[in-house]
Amino acid sequence: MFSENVISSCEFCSKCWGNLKNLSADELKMVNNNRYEASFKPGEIIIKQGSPSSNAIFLLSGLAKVYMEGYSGRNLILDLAGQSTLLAGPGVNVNSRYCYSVAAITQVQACFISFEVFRKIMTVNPDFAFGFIEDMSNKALKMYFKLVNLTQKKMHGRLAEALLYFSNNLYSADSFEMLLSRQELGEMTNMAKESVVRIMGELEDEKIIEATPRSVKILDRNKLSIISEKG
Amino acid sequence: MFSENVISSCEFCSKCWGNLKNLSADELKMVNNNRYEASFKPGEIIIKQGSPSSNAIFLLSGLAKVYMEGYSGRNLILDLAGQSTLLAGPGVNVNSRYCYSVAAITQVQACFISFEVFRKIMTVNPDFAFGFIEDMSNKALKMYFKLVNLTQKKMHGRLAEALLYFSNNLYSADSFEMLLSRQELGEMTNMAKESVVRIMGELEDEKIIEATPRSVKILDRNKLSIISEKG
DNA sequence: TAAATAAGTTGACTAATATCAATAAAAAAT
DNA sequence: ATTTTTTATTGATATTAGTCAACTTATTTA
Repeated sequence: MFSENVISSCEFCSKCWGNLKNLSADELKMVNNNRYEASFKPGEIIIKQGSPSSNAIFLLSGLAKVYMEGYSGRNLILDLAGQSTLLAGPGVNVNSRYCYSVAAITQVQACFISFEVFRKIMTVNPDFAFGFIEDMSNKALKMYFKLVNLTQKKMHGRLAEALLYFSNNLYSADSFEMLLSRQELGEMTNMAKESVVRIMGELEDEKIIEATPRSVKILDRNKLSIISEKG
Repeated sequence: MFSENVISSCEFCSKCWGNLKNLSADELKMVNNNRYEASFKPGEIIIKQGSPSSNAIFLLSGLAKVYMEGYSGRNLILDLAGQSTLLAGPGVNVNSRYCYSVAAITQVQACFISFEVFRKIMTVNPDFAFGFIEDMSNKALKMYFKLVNLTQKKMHGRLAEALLYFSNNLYSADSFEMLLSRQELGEMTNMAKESVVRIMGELEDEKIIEATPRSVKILDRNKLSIISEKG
């Protein structure tokens, strides 16, 4: 069943992408004419790795996981995306294939905008182009550091880092709902789900966190940071 | 001591960056007026991670390693760069800091071009801007796959992949000079130097390669590919 | 609500990989 | 050519992390 659009026009929407502030009224209208919305239930795939990438996708509400499908069915969660995040990946400018998958974690309302439209606007609007370059650069930078983190830190450090990421970047709170399963937490930190369980238990024993399968409370942020940094 | 410029003018130089083909004569002249050359001996640092990034750097000759300095002095070699590779990293568009280091492996002649000039040209020359976006995208894509490779493959797979990378991408030959030490080969594949030695030995025992510390010959490319893919 | 399914937990075991120490070989410096 | 320094190699051992199996607890479905 088709759902109503949640957003009536890009003109009044603040959920999409900061870079749209660089567009003229006409350009914004053009974007608005080339977009459509869709909603996704938890677990549903929004972007499938390897499929043709003709759209830029933004979440208007909800949370999704960005992940790569690796070897023998093993996934690597790269990021959790909410509002204001451009989802498309470098593939759009190389081989027109999405290089990662995106799946809804909560109920998601998403906006699809033809990437061709963005590309057209970039040729005449350098500020918009730079906004895109900056966006790409930020993501690339995060990838560089992720690479070092995942290859050089040990499990405790990686898990501590993930918990701090939730607390600092996603919820801005010491207590938060844990929307990822232990399996997914493992896919995010490159470890087996059993190892996640064990180390969560250790962190609880040491009174650094309080955790249930669906919630986390950080008790000793300081110690957690030290674990995260020492790897 | 200052060295003579090896290249008299960008106009006739094919060693720098494919994307310069999108520049007008005037733009190329501007680039030429804002560049300088320097030469480096093996081991010398060309770019230092964390330092201010005001230049795009290209190698006119020689080979360099691009690497991140991680935790407790441990490095991760991201790439080997020769001619025609833009060296600057995503930092130039985010925080004006290089996010990786680059060091000469062989004798290197390098050309430094103010990134500000590139940025200026991008505002008026969309083809050049797209060339840059494409370059960034290609590199980002490689990083995505590197992330999966390094996290999901086991040592044999990672080392086999590195050897194939040398053979296919760097030398286009079955036999080649190994310019990296065992230590560096480990930094490239995220393993201890001792493990590199051991697995090289195994690959020799199985008649898949022939190796000395300074040379490699691939005997059974097929088997090596299988090892590389099965991880 | 009961049954079925999925997710979380635990312990025992195995595999992968790093570390350390000793030595050998190669390369660089004198 | 000899010494010094760096790099490579090897074996023994320790650490880290994954796998498997059993079981418990949630969650979903009928």
